[in-house]
Amino acid sequence: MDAQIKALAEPRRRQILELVRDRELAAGEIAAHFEVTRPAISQHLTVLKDASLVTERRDGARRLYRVDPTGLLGLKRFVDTFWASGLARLKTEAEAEAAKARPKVKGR
Amino acid sequence: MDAQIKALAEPRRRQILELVRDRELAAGEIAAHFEVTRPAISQHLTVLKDASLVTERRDGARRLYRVDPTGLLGLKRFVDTFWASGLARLKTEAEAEAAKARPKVKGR
DNA sequence: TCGTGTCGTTAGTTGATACTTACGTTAGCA
DNA sequence: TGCTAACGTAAGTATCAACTAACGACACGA
Repeated sequence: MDAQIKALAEPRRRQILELVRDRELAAGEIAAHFEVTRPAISQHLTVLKDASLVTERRDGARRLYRVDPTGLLGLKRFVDTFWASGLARLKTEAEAEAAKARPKVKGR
Repeated sequence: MDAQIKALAEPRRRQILELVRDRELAAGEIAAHFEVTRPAISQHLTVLKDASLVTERRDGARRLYRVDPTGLLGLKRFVDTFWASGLARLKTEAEAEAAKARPKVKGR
C-alpha cells in the first residue's frame, strides 16, 4: 500500500487520475491539460502504473491510460478500518455523555 | 485533503496512527515504540495534529494523543469515488464480455 | 527508406522533508 | 525556590523526488 499512497500524495497525480477516471486518454492528451512538460507527465504515469492505479494500453504509437481500481483496494481497507474505529469511538463517547446526563437510568 | 494524504504518505506516521487507534497514548510512550529520537516523533505528531488525524489532550506535563476520524472524511470520499467508478467500469466490461460470448441473445 | 509524430528514458538541478543535536517551556514535587 | 520529568521548538544536515533539457525508441505514411 506504500506505493499507492505515495503516488496519491502528489496533487498532480490525483488530477491525472481525475482525467482518466471515466475515459481513456493518450499520454499527450493528458499532458495537454497541464503546464508542465510532457516528460514530467510521463514520469507521473509511470508511477501511477507501477502502483496499479492506471492501466496502459498501446494503440499504434500512442499509449492510452485509464484508471485501474486494483491498486485502490489496500488503501480503501486502510481508510475504512480507521473510519470504522473512529465511528465506534464517537458512538462510545456519545453514550458516555448520555449516561452522564442521566446517571440513574439504566436502559433507554 | 492534501494535508491528510501527505501525512499518511509517511510510513512512520501510519504506524503512529495504528498505535493510537483504539487507546490514548502519551508522546513519550509513542516514541518508545520506535528507534528514532523523541523530537522526531514529536514532529510527526504535529503533522498528524495539523491534518486533524489525531487529537491532543493535556494531562499535567504529559500530552495524550488519539486518532481523530475528522481528517479522514475527505480522503474516504476520494477513495470511495474512485472505487465506485472502478467497480462500475469492471461491471461494464464484464457485461460487454458476456455479450460478446453470445451475440445473438438480447436479454439474460 | 526517410521523415514525422508519439512517447519513454537519462542526467542534472532544485525544493521539500525526515532526522539529529541543542535548547526552551511547563508541570509537579522536595 | 530549586530540581526533575515530559514535551515542544529551532537550526542544521542529508536524502528523496519533481522538474527540465537532451536523447533514444517505436509506429506509420510518402
